[in-house]
Amino acid sequence: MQYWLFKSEPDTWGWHDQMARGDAGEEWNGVRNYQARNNMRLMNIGDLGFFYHSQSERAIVGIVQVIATSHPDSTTDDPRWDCVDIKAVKPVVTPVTLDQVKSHPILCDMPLAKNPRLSVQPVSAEQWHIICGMAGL
DNA sequence: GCCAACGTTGGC
DNA sequence: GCCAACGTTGGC
Repeated sequence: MQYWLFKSEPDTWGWHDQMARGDAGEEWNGVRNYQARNNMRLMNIGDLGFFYHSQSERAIVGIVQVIATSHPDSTTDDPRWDCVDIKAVKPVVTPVTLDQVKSHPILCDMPLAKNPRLSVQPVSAEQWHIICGMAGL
């Protein structure tokens, strides 16, 4: 079991869009960055991830689960780009903000704080449990 | 809305 | 293979 973080612009594809797909889930497509793609290639079915809203919100707002491993991205013919499918599991009780992550002694080492442009990131088990606690889960 | 940081692209 | 130019992203 590994943990991840998926970053999205809420105006383009937000948590509410993700939840609306239900258990059918949705492709996490459109990623055009090798590091993010490589992270997706490492995912297994059942892995859990945080759903993060960038831009004006800057907070972790939900939990998602990987339901299909890496496969070609249907939004491009370019064979370089793969993606996984994810489904919404549940929303957080209390969003965990970027400010909280940055000011926390352990969470401040997350890529989210250091490299906010990486759209798919790994999360350690320790970080996962800390954030779940802060999120009221 | 601006600006800095970063990643990708393309020319050499 | 290197490096400059460019486009995109995201925080503020």
